[in-house]
Amino acid sequence: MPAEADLATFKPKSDLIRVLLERGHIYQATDIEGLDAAAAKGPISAYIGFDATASSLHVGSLMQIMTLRRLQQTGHKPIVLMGGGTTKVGDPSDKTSARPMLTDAVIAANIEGIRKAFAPFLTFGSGATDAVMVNNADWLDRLGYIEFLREYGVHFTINKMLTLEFVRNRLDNEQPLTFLEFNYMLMQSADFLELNRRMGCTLQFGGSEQWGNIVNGIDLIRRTEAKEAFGITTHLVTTASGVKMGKTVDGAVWLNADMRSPYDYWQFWRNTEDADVGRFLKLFTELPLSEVARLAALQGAEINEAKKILANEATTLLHGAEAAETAAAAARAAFEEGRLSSDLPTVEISGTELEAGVPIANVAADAGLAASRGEARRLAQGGGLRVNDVVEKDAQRLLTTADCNADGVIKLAAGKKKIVLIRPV
RNA sequence: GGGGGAAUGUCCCGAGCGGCAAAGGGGGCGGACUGUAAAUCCGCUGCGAAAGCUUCGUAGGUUCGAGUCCUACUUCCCCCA
Repeated sequence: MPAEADLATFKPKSDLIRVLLERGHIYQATDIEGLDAAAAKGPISAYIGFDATASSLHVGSLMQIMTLRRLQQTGHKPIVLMGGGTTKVGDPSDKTSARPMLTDAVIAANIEGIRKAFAPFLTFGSGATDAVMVNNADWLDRLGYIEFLREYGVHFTINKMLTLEFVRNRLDNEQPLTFLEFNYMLMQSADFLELNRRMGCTLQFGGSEQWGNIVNGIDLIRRTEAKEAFGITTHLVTTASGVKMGKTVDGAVWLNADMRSPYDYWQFWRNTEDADVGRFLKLFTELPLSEVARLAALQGAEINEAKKILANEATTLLHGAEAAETAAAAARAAFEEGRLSSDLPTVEISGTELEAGVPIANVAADAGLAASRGEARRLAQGGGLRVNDVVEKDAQRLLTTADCNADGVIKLAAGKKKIVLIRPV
């Protein structure tokens, strides 16, 4: 199991491994030489499993998505495995306590949402290197218990399972680990075996917490099929401050546009910490490495240019060039030229109500600038609320049509970054 | 089966003599400083315009008054069997 140090000196022959190493995807790998040789010889199939615990993927999964994208770009076949079956059990690997179980209907809806998130990144189809999406419920659901035990159970020893990190954690911390959760690793190993049999899948990617699960799958394939399979784990992406990436103000940074607008998505990348710019450019864009190096080397305020490029590139990948340019233009207008752009997030308000006057707090809360009216009030008292760029400390003040500017809208801002246009209709 | 302990502000951790909208952290948000960064410092962090209303696992009870005391229930942990 080569760790980072060994990987740093490894000279890959295949495009796949070269690109993944250069771009900083790989954390650990099993038999990197063997995998590199296989990938150099011809197309291989590789998969990543995704939980169906939410109706969209968020930025935290982007590392995995980009990994599959690069796999496809270097001439191999990506398999997106939806955990329709395993989600009913719940992956305990990086959890300190059990998570709630979801119903079939919720899981099915989540899979649909996630399917959309993948569309911009991979080419799906039936060709040799086209991506496919499969659902492990297809084989796990109808697996009988006795069959499960005979087929898979015989290959796993409790002795070994007890040494896994998450198992030890639960036991050491005296947190319950249910038998159901304990079985998760067998199910995931079964997935790898099943994909190996069905479509010759020989490689599994996963986050660093998946190492144990992946290795178990490789062992299972060796024992039952006498074939070699490989595993690669990717870095857990954290910000330079050590925070797990993808959580911000309003929670997770979702990929689906209806849950997180392209404008917000652009802003998310624009606000990257200085120290992360180079790493993120490598991971989440397709700019040449020489260009990445140049941008990452910018100092002081100049690095803001690199952040804009990062935001443009990342937004283009997900939402397309047009959406990215619109978001960039709106930001440029609002932050650099101090003028308004109709591309800023806009919230409509009843014209007749505005005629009569509406407390600012109500409008701010309804527009999503604050979670409640009380919060909007406190925001105003703290000097964080501005109406048409003028600080407004009295959140009870009535907003009327007189506050509309020449374009007939009211600019409402919470802090420096959250700007909303209020448009009477 | 027996015995002991735990559940607190719908983000997390966590104090809490019967007068508590409830200490303190973390996180988050806002302000200052900057570069829409980080670090640092300051403020805010249940709902409500207010009167007031609703919070401490659930349901009852004692009390002028209960997170705090009593009873039952639920869930979790530990020890014994």
